[in-house]
Amino acid sequence: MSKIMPLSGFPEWLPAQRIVEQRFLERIQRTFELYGFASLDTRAVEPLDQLLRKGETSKEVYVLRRLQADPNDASDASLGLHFDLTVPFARFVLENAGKLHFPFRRYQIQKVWRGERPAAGRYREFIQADIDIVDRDTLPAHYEAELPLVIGDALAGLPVPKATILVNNRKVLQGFYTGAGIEDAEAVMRVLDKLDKIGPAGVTAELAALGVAESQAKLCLALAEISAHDASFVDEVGKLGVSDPLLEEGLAELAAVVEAANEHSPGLCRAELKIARGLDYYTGTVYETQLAGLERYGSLCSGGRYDNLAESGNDRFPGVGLSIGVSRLLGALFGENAVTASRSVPTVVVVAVAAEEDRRAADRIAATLRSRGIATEVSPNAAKFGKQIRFAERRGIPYVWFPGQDGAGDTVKDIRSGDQVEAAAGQWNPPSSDLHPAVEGTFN
RNA sequence: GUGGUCGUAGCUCAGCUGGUAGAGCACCGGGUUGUGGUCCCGGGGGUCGCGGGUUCGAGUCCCGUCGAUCACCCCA
Repeated sequence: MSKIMPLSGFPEWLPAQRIVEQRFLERIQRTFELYGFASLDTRAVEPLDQLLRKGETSKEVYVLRRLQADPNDASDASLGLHFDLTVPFARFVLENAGKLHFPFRRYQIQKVWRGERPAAGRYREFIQADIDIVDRDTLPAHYEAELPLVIGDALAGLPVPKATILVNNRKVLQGFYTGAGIEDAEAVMRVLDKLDKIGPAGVTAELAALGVAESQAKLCLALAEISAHDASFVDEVGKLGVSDPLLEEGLAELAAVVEAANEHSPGLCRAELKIARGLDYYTGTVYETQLAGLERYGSLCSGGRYDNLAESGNDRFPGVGLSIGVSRLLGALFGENAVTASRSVPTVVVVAVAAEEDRRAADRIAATLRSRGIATEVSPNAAKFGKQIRFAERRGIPYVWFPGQDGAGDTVKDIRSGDQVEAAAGQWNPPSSDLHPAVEGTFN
């Protein structure tokens, strides 16, 4: 038996934090459903070859194996825990294509696992809240503009700082590099993505190390520095004098995303031509999200368009998805002390017990309150009333109910204000703001 | 996975060049025959992350390990 220790990368929250998490999940789910996304919950494991088939490096995947498995029997050595929700979804779509209606929009809020080295905001087990839209054969580009709006609404409904979704398009990058005569687009993207960290000089140096000519490096840097809240970036790219059909296509798609966002939520999206992030199955629009003041925790919501993830034989299901890193978001907020719950339990009322022989009467009062939707618990003991009040206070429970003695009526005390009024369990109602713990952001 | 920093009570930390653990807050009890948050008095709690080594003696030095954190890598 080893000592009880936290496990690196496997976060667990305290009761008050869990209340915040639950509230976030409810709100996010409600927003997703407002946009008509259907809920899906897929199994935790996928065949390893499914998980790895799009070039995901194997070291990130946790493998599932029976303890008693015969080392020579490889039958279930080929299962791995999913590292995101998009790959399992793609598999699900292929498996159930005949029973689904397309375009199909679904949300999925589940844990995922990655065998990476943990750090601030980076876990091995964490919750993602994912939305995706897939269609058969072709997927209209307008969905790439819609998804960030859903996420924008979801985040706006949470007590979090203002979100900015940074958008780029793989076609823009790929086309631009091709037009500029660059071979290894992948490597160049990775370098340019680090522009904020290592600066223009650092980027130039790293590009030179990759064997990119100085004139090409200049072009790449110029492209990466372009950033705009509207479609003006199209002209700016044009001034660089690189032409390529894929580039033009990407610019048009990106402009559409930014303009749609501007109409719905001005300032939500920003074209940022340096970002290249996301898993390597993205083929079009890519998204990354920053929350004001929480930039150091990395992207809190990412995604993109994938044309080739779900395909089998002649069937092809291009899709686009975005995923909120709920655990990372919570970890960042908790780390900054930027969000709190008003209490650590759902309880609204504690019914005081004057003496143990009065407990059954207290239980009846509690039952009446509960039947009316008011979360209630009965005091654990018949200690002095001061102690019972303190029991409630410690947990942030707002009300203590005092059963009337010797035929007198019951009273209920708001222990925050000290106000105590006569009340009947069959009629009393707390203000609706007290019915559930309040979750509030405390950032500026 | 590579490298750096850190790890003392529930929390924030002190502990000088090695000599047998401390403060504040929190918690518990009493003052208050029972309605809290102020005040006063008292109390419990640490194998100094864990394991090994050096030493007469280690929280303090060395190695390993686990955990936290930063940079790289990658990403939610």
